[in-house]
Amino acid sequence: MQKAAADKSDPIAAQLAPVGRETVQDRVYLELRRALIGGLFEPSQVLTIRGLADALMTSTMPVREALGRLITEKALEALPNRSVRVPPITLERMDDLLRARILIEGEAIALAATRMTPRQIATIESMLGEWDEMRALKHKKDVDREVTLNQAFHFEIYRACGSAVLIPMIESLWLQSGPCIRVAIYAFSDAGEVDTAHYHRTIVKAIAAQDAKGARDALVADISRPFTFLRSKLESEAEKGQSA
Amino acid sequence: MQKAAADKSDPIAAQLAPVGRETVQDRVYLELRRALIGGLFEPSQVLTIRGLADALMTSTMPVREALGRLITEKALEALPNRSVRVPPITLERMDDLLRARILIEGEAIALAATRMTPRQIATIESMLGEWDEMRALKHKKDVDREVTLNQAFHFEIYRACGSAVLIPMIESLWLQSGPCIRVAIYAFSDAGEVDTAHYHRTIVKAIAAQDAKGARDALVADISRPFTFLRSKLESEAEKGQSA
DNA sequence: TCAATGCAAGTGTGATCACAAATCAAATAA
DNA sequence: TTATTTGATTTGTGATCACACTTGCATTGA
Repeated sequence: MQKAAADKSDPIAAQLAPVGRETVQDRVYLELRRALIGGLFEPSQVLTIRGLADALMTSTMPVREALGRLITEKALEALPNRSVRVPPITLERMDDLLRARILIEGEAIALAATRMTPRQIATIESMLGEWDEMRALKHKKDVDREVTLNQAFHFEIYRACGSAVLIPMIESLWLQSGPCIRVAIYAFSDAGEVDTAHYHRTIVKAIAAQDAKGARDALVADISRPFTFLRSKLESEAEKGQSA
Repeated sequence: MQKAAADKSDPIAAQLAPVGRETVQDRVYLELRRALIGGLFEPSQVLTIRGLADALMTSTMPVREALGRLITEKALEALPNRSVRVPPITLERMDDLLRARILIEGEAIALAATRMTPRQIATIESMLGEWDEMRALKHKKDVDREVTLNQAFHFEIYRACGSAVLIPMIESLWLQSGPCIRVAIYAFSDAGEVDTAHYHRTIVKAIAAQDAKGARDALVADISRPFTFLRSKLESEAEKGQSA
């Protein structure tokens, strides 16, 4: 019955890696994904296969497959030239993304609000403290940590909604709005992280009370904030460009 | 100014294909996509790269990239053996898919109901007639045409919702529920197409009246039907398997 | 007869190569 | 000086190869 672990190769090493070993392609894909959600790429930035292959210390093969996957998720865009780039930001696309996120993430959090266990609620409650820690040492903004913490908080909730269909869609939406979000957070200058903590606190309170509607409303307020901020920024830029 | 068409190669051929020529990879991807939405693959069926490459008269390269893209869309499943298969049907997954489709396609049709032009409404109205045509020559069911017509009707509506974010998500959902749907349609035996026409008629009526809520309700009834039918079938199979 | 071992065919993955198209830069002509 | 063209470089795409792993079957042993 222990056939899976008992191979002709070293049984100890086999136990350390019991499941299928990770492929280079997946590593590249996850790396690019993380970079996109974190907003490490600029909107409209073009990516080349060989460039990424060199940067990731691999050949072109895993990169091109990863890029293809990201293009189908609309996380990247295939130009008619066959080059690929990070999709540019437009007002219409932003509103579109926000509406979809409100719809789907709102549904997910409403489901989660009625299903989260006390243990899961304790987990997201403990995450609130990390915002205070971050505000305590108020040196220059650690945008990476903000993004990571925000992501961990939200997906800890979404994972509890119990839908294997909704969660990948939410991941796709984050992937698509990642570059915009980063731009918004930078534009926020400071005063960003304290607000985030406040909204997250409201969300946790609603979930702890099993208040699905309250949780959905709090979430909408939370994810709308960077979008509305970015929207006003884009609008001012647009009219400036028009006058020029 | 005619630099684009004036190449060193044949200018006539260049004009016949003015935009980027299609890649083999895209052809394979669209082919597999069509097959999946149409339910040409059985649930749990495993697909091999070389097998598909031979069937599609190409090398393994475009196939593996297309498979990778379909895996990220959850249209296919990567087994720990590294082989890929069509995801099997489970009750939980079906309910999950149906809920997501109601949520997203419902939103899309509600948006479309307030935005469709008379011309677009006339288009989907004309599609109703094709169901009558099909019922008129009532030889053996033409499942392929049913699926195609149903798809064309729905996406003609969704395209009018004006959301470049929602439409790909809906396509992904159809891709994931395609194999289930085909099983359900086959199980329907006959009496399937007449009902479809009836539900579509209700949808068109609501849209013509710009009744967003009515359109959403009619759509929910339409897409729920095959799922509830398949659900009862799976449940009876499950208890039969339990007794055996 | 049945289980285990070993061999062979099949399969996915990554690297490399060949080719066509696009891009960029320098050189030439007006 | 400016616009056009020519050539070299870069880039994406598809094919092929090499390797590792899995799977299936036949052989061998008890």
